[in-house]
Amino acid sequence: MARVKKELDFSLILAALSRHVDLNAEEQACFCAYLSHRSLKNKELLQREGEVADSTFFVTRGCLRSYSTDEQGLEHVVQFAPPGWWIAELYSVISKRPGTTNIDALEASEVLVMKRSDQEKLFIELPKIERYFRIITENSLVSSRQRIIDSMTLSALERYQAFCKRYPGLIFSLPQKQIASYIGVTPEFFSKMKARF
Amino acid sequence: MARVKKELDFSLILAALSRHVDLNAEEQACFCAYLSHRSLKNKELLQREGEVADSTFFVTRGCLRSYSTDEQGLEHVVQFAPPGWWIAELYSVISKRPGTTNIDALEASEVLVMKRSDQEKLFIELPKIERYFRIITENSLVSSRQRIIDSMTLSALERYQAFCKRYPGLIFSLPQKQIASYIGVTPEFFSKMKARF
DNA sequence: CGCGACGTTGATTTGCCTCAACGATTGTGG
DNA sequence: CCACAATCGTTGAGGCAAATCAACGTCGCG
Repeated sequence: MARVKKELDFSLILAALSRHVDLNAEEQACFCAYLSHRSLKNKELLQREGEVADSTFFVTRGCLRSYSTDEQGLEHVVQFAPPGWWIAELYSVISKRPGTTNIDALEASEVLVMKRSDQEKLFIELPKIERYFRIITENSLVSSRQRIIDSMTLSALERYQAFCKRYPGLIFSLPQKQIASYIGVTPEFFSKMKARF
Repeated sequence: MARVKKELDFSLILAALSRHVDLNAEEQACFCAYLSHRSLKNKELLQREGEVADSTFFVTRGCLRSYSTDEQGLEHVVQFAPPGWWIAELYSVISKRPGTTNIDALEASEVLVMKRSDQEKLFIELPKIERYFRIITENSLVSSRQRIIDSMTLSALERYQAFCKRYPGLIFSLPQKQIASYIGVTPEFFSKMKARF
């Protein structure tokens, strides 16, 4: 069977862009020209701790996560990225130094890849793209700060409830272990907590 | 004694800008024209939970903090802002909804005030300003994510050491209570922890 | 001076972790 | 298609880091 290069599906990413900036057809084409595509198998690693990251990823299918590993080998989930979400090792992308977190696929997934060097060209060529990223970065910062507050003020059960609100739909498709890791408890405690309702 | 309008001192904020973007004298003047000034007494509240915030603040003297209050009335510090730092109730500024955190002064302080509506005008007039805020927002997001990781992987003592690295200089000028609140422990435990070295 | 905020110390409690054992489910190679 | 391993979720016993509550000394300040 001949290998046929598929048309990339930009509909999801263009819809995401249009929520914050208006691009005409030409600008959309310009933006998409910088994207490439990558398929990931379940558990496939997209970014390994210690390596320099040069790309940001937009998930179109499946689900990714970023996580850090502590000195005991335990994993701690920083972010989940279902379709329509961006994910990156931003520290490494910005600083061009080795990253401290990993990104992998929790199931078979597909992503669009934007290299930082291309992103920076786009920032100059199309200021609306810089605006788009400025806005979604602001929104991410708000979420991230809220999670810090939650970790200081909420019990494990309340953090679980907050998780259910932030990622509705993920609750049933993710292993409990991953959810436990995100809210910052052990799988054992998470299980007992659920049993107590 | 006659009240004399002081010349505002923009040197600190222009230095901060120049670390990320190059502005000529005219652009600098354009940027500064949108800034106003405000002096704060010790403990003065700049942003109250429940009110809609419309401005972002750049600290030129003193020290501010943002914090949230839980249902038991305990305060949890989200951020400290010594001179040279920006601080805002970003959630409220972006969404134009009532904020969930407070901002106040930990000592007599001075800030430059940038209204969101003016900031948005600047984003259009001077794309370099949008670039500047895009960059510092990215950096804030990286710091914020690192703090989440720290809260999940580090002990209280290690978080204190991380704090000392992030805010060197603040260690000696802040009440212990504030530091304890930032790293997420009670003042009592913080005191015992230090005693154990 | 006297009050209130701060820091310290001790006794006790608690939320969550660790370790271990054991079914249930998944997936994979023969 | 089955056998077996690996991963996942559950449950229990015991332990520890940090919270809570309370008492007390100190300092800065109105």
